[in-house]
Amino acid sequence: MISAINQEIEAFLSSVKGINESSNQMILDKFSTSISDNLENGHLTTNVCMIAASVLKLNPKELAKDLEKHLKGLELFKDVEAAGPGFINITLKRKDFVSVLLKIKKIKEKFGESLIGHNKRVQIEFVSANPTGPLHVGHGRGAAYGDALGRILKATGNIVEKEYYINDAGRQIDILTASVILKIIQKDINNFFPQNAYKGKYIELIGEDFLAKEDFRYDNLESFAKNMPSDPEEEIDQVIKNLQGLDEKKWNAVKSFSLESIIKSIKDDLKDFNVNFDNWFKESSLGSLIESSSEISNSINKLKKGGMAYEKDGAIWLNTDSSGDDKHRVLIREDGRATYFASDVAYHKNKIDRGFDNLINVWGADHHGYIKRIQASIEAIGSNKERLIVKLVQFANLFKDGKKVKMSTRSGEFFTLKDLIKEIGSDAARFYYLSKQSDQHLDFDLDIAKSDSKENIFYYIQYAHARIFSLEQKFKETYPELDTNMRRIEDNTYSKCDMLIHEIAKYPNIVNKSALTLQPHLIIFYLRDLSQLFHSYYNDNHVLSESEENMLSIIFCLSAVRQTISNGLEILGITPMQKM
RNA sequence: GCGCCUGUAGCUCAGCUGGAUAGAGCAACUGCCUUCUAAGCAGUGGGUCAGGAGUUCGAAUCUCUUCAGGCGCGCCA
Repeated sequence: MISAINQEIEAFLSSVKGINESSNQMILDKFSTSISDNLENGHLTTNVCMIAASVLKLNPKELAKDLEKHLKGLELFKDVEAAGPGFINITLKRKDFVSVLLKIKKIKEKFGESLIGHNKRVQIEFVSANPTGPLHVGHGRGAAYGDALGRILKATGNIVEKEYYINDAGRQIDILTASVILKIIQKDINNFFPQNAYKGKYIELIGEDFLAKEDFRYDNLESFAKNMPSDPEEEIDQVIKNLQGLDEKKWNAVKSFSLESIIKSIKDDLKDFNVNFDNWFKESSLGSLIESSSEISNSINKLKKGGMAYEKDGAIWLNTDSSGDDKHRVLIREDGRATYFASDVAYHKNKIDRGFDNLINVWGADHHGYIKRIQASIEAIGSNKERLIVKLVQFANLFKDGKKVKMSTRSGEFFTLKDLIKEIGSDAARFYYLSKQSDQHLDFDLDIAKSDSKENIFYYIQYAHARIFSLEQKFKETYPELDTNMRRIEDNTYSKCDMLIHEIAKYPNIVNKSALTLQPHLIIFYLRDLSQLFHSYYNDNHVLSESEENMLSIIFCLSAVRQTISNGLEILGITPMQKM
């Protein structure tokens, strides 16, 4: 319907005097015809006259009068009215207005889906937490956001691949390995434990699991902790070196065991959180600098060949000018080891080579200084930095009993994602993570998430869904022989549901907007508004005591409302409740 | 110092590719359960959209600036 109206508007515009091709195009690009906010403004609204007036320096109200006349003459609509500062409000014929109900009845869970993505291949990389410990609540936000984004983009016609990048190479993993070993041998070394080692309880548990599997013993540990450097960084490096020297085979065994154990726990946590990845990409698969044909060597060679990487002060640097980064960045250190950045450059080259149209990286907000150098690396390997979209997810503060929950990674004591799921459930957790724009700080209040008041929007929406579901069940039990229909709504002898119909018609636009702006929270606020309209209706109308004909139509409409709420929750990865 | 995010009702937040009277919930106060789920509904009060300037027919929305808060600025990852 909207596209038909826009065609008429286009025809109208060409008849406006003083218009030329460029101004015409400018207007067409900027105006919109949409479902009106409010039924008082008709079913559909367009702002084209105000846009045209500003481009053409005309009076918007007069233009609106002309367009009103034009549209009225078509007899396509029940009513057309110029209103306010120059809006055109259109009231549809009854049949057109209620047609959304038929559509939902027909396509069910596909209502809201679209093709605006044009089959673009989009890769979303998210979470990608270092496998050195359990996921905490900060990771949870990235997980909920990335996964919801994936679902939304998929529903809007993109081909989506979700990926987790596992940083399984480098120093962090060595520290992890050392931490586990030190816990295993703690009795023999007088409980020596460096400040910078990982401290959580999970470290001990991994050690115990390893011992259950195979024997572990070193000889001559008496002097192990003697003469350690006082600098914490140097100390942990020394510990790693010593342990590797004691028995390299054992070191490697503990290393791979610890890694696998943590990766498994991360996968389990994410699975419990209803987050699924299509691909788990290991940093180690990029190879090392020693192998001349590894991906990491190849990408650095390519950069050198292109003149974007160069040697200075004994290190290899990347020229990052193309993205306006503050300074050039080191790829290979003076001592010959690759930086984390070098791996990341190779990883992004790998992604580009896989042929995605767009890459979306979901990163913690603390990584924002990193964006420009990665963009520069993408340009440097000969691609276009616009292909990479980085979405920063700001921190989430957790509040419990009215107080902020302290997060301390250092001590190993933090609120994990697992704890959160245990506390409020996966669905509620996802919901609250998504309830605010991702690039803004989130105060996550556990007390509200568990409360049974209207303040708890999660249950408010679920309650609407459950109430309709229960109504449908009661109706089926009481009148098993009857089929619902929309006769009374279509002939306008029952119009109390109109607000609901008008609201659900907005849903596909909400999903599209959410996909275009990468903002899942729009769907949450929409669902709240829809639920509010439903609860209000439900309170004023006792459905099952209506006349049979009315009831058939009401249930028909409410089923569409339930379907819409269900679709909105599902697209966010949340399971709708059938009873509460 | 530089960069990014933020500042809207007492509190938590929507609204931001400029558009109709700035919206919800909580908190405060009033009502509504012998009927389909009261985890609900209806109502009242509450605003210098941080301050200032600019662009515009029109600014919470765009630009500049001041103030306030958060985060980041390694040959760490």
